[in-house]
Amino acid sequence: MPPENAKRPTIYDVAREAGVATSTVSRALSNPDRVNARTREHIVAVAEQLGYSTNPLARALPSGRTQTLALSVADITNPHFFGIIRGAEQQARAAGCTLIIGDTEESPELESRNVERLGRSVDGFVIAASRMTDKAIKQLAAHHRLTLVSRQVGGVPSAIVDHVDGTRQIIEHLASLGHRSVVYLAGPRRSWLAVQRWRAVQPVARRFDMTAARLGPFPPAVHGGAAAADAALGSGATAAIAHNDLLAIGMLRRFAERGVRVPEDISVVGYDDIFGADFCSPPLTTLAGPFEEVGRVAVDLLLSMRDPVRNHPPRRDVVLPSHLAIRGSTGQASR
Amino acid sequence: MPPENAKRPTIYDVAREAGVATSTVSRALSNPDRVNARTREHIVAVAEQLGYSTNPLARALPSGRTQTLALSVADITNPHFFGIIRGAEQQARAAGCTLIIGDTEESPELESRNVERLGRSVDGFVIAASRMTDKAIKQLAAHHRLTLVSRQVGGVPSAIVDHVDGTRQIIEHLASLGHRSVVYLAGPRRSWLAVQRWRAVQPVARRFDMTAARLGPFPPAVHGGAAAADAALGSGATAAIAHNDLLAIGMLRRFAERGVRVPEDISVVGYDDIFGADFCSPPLTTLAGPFEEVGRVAVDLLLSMRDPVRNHPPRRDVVLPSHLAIRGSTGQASR
DNA sequence: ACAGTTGCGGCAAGCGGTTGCCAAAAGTTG
DNA sequence: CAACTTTTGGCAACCGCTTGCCGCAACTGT
Repeated sequence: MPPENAKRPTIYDVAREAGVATSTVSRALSNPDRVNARTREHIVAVAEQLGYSTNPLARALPSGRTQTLALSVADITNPHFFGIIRGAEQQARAAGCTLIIGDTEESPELESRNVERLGRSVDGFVIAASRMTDKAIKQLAAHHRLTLVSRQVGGVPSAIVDHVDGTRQIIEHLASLGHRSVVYLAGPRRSWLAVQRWRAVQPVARRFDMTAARLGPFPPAVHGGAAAADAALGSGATAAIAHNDLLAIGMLRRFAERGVRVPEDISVVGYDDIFGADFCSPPLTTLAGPFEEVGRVAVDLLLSMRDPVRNHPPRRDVVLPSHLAIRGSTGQASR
Repeated sequence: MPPENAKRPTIYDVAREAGVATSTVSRALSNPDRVNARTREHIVAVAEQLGYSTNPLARALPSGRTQTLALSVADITNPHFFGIIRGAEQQARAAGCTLIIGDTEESPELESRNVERLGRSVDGFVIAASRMTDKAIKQLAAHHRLTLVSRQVGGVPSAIVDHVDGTRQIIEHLASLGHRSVVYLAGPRRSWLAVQRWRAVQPVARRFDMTAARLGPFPPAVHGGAAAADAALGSGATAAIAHNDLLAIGMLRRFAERGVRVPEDISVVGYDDIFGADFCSPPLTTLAGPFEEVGRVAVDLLLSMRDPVRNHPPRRDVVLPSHLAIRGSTGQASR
């Protein structure tokens, strides 16, 4: 018989056995200061002896606290999210919470539907790389506890890696290698990062007297790299900045196929420093960031919304530093 | 105000508005055949108009069904599990369930504790690459709905990729390239797969008149590759079979560092065909399998335990075919 | 037309906790 | 030692939904 057989003891059993009221048991277990130390110890002992453990569902119903957090990512197959997931999982566990992970497959509809569906069963949401509009996010945030990863929307707490400064680092790096023309291979139209990055590229490029062009959007996955690579080549630029490492790696493969040498013929840079970026060939120069930390911070932010700490105003819009991991895919400008 | 403001309508509101009893509303929504079509439609209409949605917690408490499944993986940072996670997530969603993912960090204790903790809030568990002992698994399975991935334990439904046949494919491939000595770099002692694979290596190697040695265990991660590579080299074998791709990739890196040419000096094979295996250098020959499908099947098995379908005895111990992805890391035997 | 089914809706008792309110007990104070 | 404040434990009303059981009304068959 796979399913439960013996009825698990309830708070009633413990109360009876300990000779106290259920309310006292409840308090002894979840609000220790509310009950005399002696009584509490007795109750705890009885509970242990009976093998009692509180039923989270039953607890959640009247209290509203589920000790569960939800994390939704735009594409669970993108290794980039690994770090974020891991960090979030760690922090959630440290806070005694369970983490639910949802893949929203780049769809804003799935994203909001997911929130609606889970709204009543979790204490809050972390949405990573949301594809929703600012307006939709604000609206959701009005009804649910919500923090963002890799996205900033006025009023909603968020954790991101500094991609503006990161983009500066990329351009400076390319400039220092003599590049005068760069092309940005854009990610999904709905990606906030895609927009921000391109915005960051322009002024810095101008400052270094570089021409910058944008192409795309391309699917931010390895398979999007072929088209991106061809487009980059067609643009005549000597350096290509891909929306993310997946796309960059796809481009590297396409270049290899076409006999284009990297970095001799063209330099390639990505974002995220995902698993594999350091052992593809050539190893990819990419913007790295503390993504586990981002995941942790996002969960922290969420928890601090739930448990407003005394005179400890929650930080909002945390920006973590990024740094360029310089590898083999960038080199001196060609012509 | 981030948290909920307006009280969401309950089944009572709907009942009042529709002029029926709450029980009727409940049935209309979750047990449609039990109520007259006309009434049902009316109730559904009222519910919709009121913006009602059922509270999953409240539903779960009396019914015991949470519509939630848990998946625990031994190491969430191993890309191998991506496919499994994805497949499981898909299938769970298709069945209207939510998936909880837990990382058990290679620890059998964390694994069982996780099950205990979530036991009451979940309809069942999929445990991938369990590190628990057979006995512990059986015991857990006696009290919880449980299916296994990449592990077989008598009586517990499971989904695995055929690694025995896969191992045969690997050895045959190496034999056909003239290798006469092979070394197996073992994974964690508690890994069932590690044991099974080595068991599979021996007879096949013997059949091809090859010598086979086992070294290890090594941590099944990239960083474990250095020691594994050195050990493999020390063994004098011309071909190395790594416990998994992570280890294999780590080995490739170490070989590159030491100036050992792959496959000229030594051939390397991995298991899993993870993200990156095809673009490391040289691209890794590895045993590929339908891991998304494995995830889906594991969830299916779980669901069929929950909802015993009429005369449809649940399949148990599903074995999916594997195939060797032959790439650049294997070649003619050296000496 | 009458007894026997069947279909459909309602009643009410849970599911296993939490928590506001209250009273008894214990501790303080002058 | 009386009057007052603080602890501490109990009572009971929920939280929002499910479900076994009951009874009424509408069918069925003869």
